[in-house]
Amino acid sequence: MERCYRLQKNRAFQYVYRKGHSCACRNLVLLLAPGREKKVGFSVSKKVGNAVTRNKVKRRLRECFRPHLGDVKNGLYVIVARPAAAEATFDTLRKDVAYLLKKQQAFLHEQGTEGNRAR
RNA sequence: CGAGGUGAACAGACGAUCGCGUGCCUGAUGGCAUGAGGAAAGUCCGGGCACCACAGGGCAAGGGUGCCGGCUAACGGCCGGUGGAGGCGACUCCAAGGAGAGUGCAACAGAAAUAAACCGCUGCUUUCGGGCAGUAAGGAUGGAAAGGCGAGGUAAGAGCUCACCCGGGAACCAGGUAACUGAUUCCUGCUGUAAACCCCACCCGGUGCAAGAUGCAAUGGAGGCAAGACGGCGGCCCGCCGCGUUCUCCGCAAUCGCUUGAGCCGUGCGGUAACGCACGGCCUGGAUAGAUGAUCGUCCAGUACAGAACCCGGCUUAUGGUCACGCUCGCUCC
RNA sequence: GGCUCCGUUGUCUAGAGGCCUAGGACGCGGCCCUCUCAAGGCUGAAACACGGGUUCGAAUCCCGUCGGAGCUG
Repeated sequence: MERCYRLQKNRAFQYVYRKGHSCACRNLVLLLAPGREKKVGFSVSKKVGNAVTRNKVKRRLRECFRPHLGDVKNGLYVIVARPAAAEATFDTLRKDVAYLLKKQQAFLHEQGTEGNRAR
């Protein structure tokens, strides 16, 4: 995922936490705030595990979100990993991300199935 | 075969597809190269580097280290020895100066804790209850009770005397660079604790890359100070300097710092070793919400602990299986 | 990333080498009182973060782990 799609500043994260609308499942929390640009941030706290585990969860989440990057509408997305995400497999996380995005009605077209889109 | 001891290297490999950071090339799509660790960790030490302070000096405080020699940029690290402790052994561990400079403390128990008379023993005396004197051989306590044992000696005893043993100190001799070891003579019998204060020897300015530098915007805002005050000086003193063109504090983002370094590999030489020297070769992360993931295939089918954030040298802690030993002990067989 | 500090019953704490078999308050359990509850009285359980070392003796002193706070852009 390229740099221009990433949510970077701490102030931007605070904005999403304050203004954003959230929904959650067992492993993840997704916050969405309206914005002109399309940016995604990932937040993995120390409760999830040590540095290796946190990095691994973050990379998997980034890989899970990547196929949906062209499908979703503009806005500021923040995905928070809950402690159970450390134990989850990649397949589980991918399904969770798709479920949460659908729940937030973030998709431009009503397709919801991953993998049949071009970048 | 079992139980140990010491040491060493490795940290899954290769090949596809998509994706990420950096560098180079390209007009561009893109292409090529490269991309976490032995502990990157804890932040326990030592440095480099940067800024601040510093004419210079003295005193004091605080902190650290502590057998000897060597290595190192330096170290509280490493190597080799000495001494002590543990183990049948291979071997391992040790903050290991000074208690004869001084002060403090040693609860409880015990008569008594650095100083001695509770019981006992002996002598004298007695109003027969005891009192006085001598005595550390015996008694129970305690971590520790005034060296141990034997003989002489005595009223009873006692290093009071003697022989042997144990410990300490001094002198001298031999070996060793030294710590120290061994021998002789003389003196002596002194509790422990310095990870209690302390003494001795040596070392230490402070802050830390969020250090700091550059450029852009702004040329700002707030406050102190008209004096024997304020600042440098963040402990004190001497001394020196500055002082109205003065002093202190306060902004956002970017770039640099940012990776070639006490570097790594190989060979040879010196040294018991740590290590050093010479020659040849190599370039090997630099992110800034923070780069290594996903799906497969093959192979010992099984990957533990774990993620750089300025950089090095150590220590400590976490952890997987493997190998070597002309290392040890035990059992069995030939 | 850097720096500083702290770990004692369920909670807040006292302690500063031996008085500690660790004290106090709130809380908890049991009994008494009451028609019942509260209050009150009696009583009980419950802790030195962990591992080594110094010392005759460690919650205390030293070292190392683990955990938790705070400051700093």
